[in-house]
Amino acid sequence: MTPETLAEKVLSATRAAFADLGLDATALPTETAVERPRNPEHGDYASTIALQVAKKVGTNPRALAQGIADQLASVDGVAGVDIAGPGFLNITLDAAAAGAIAEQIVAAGTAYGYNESMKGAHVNLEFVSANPTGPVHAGGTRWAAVGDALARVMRASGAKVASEYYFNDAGSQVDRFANSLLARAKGEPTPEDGYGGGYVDEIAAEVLTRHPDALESDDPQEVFRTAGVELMFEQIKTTLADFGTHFDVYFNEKELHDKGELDAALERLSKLGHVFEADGATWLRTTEFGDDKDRVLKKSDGSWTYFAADCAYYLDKRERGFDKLVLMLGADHHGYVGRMQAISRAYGDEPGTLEILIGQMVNLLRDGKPVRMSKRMGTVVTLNDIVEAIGVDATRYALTRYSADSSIDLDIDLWTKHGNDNPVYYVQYAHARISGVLRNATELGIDKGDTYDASLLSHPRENDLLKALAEFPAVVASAAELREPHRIARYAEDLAGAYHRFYNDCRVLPYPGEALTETGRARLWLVDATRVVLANALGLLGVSAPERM
RNA sequence: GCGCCAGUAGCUCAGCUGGAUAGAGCACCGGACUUCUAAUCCGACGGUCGCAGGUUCGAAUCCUGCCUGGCGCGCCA
Repeated sequence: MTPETLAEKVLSATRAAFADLGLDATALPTETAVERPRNPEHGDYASTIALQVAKKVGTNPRALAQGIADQLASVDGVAGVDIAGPGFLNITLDAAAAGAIAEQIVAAGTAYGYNESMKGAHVNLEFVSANPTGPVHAGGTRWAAVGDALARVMRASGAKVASEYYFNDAGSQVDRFANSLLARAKGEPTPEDGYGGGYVDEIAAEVLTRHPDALESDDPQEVFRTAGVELMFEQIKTTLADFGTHFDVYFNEKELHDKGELDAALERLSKLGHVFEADGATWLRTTEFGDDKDRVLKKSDGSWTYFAADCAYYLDKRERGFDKLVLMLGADHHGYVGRMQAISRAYGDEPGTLEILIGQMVNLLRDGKPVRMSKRMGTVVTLNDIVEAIGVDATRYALTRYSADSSIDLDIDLWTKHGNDNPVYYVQYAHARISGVLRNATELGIDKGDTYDASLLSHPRENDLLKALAEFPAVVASAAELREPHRIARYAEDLAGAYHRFYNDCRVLPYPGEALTETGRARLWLVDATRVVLANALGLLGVSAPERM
């Protein structure tokens, strides 16, 4: 029996108890959940429903709990129900009901964990979106890992998701980048407001390779701008692809300008009455929608602001049919939230249409000291640097196992030197151990058969493992709904721990000279189910599930 | 000054949509390899959940104020 099924049984038992006691059934929630108690004395699952609703109907929680327990006791698969404390319901499943989940998981395979908590949502998820003026840096690396994991988690929850990367290729930063390239190509020092770092020299050299006469052309700056940005695009895309982060759409800001979408956006906002002229500039009255100051769309010199492009881009996304726009930004951009939300409201969208997720910064430490980073000096730590130091799996895992609300201190030396301390190995090792068992089983000619006696999975370690496995779909659903993919990593560690403990206490394969027992066969199902879930969980994080380590 | 995030074991962090005795990894100490991978497991140690109030059967979790740290408050992008 799955926790979801049990929760439904609890709810219907509560409904029945209400009827028996003559209570007002409208006080009941439409759904409930059961918890997995830490203390084994509290049963396999616990419900607090009696505590939650007793007050509403003015009845004694313990008495209500008793009524629910009486109903639950007769449910098939429930071995016992205890009432504890102020009215907790502690439910114990019989081993057969608990053990049946292994078969369901194996049957579902890669689909296990899929749920429909976001069914029907059409989501545009934008993340990374760094300027094409340099390689993806440490912060961008975090979003590349977290955003990609979130996209996978939402898809696993039934949402239709397009992951998107926005290239700001139309702004003055790109001009500075072009100036820097040109200067370096001529052998001149980097301009005062330019970009430094070895990659600038490399790009400049590559531009010259592709366009040998670039410096002699009519407009060298333009040649370097176009070719340089193009090369930077390629490099960023390759880097992200190698990192396992896929984007469905790479969107160029330039496209908005070329198609006249900024004018269209301005016109639309004007018609809606949210635009005004002041000091020679054109403004959007964002303060009407909660922003702390109004924002300029078109400067007094007639040029567009970056914000105007944001408006056009927002509208573009909406017109592409997305009903939910999720935008991941670094904490250094959280000041944008107010104006971005104002755009959404100015166009008349409901609150919640645009959802902005703010992720805190990644600090890099070397020898326990912060690495000073400067874009101008070119001392930025890039995605490639981190991957080179600790590998793709460790990087993705290290960046996705923490809440995005927390800043990360990533100690390069620690992750390099003490690789074994990395929790990703703990999880991957569990998967490798399982693969080993299954490999050995094959070599021994052992087949787990078409079915097994689930009641034989009665060891406490087996019980714990089964409960952990059963939790996965709910974890995926909550990770999607809360936009918190780190829950998947934490769950994977929890599951890996349950497996390691099981493995330690429960022999699966027969010892030499002995035959496979029925218990061993049931355990093979359990092991295979664990393999499926670990692989699925790691898959949601974009981390590999190795068969050998 | 205003806003966002954080403050939980020596360290790094989970837990926060109110639930039972607050958890994990690392570090340190002591155990378990003739046995499916010891990259594992078991035990011990370790806490005024930043501080002070409030809400209630119950608060790390919700509310208010304060303290500390990070980030941000352009007709820059």
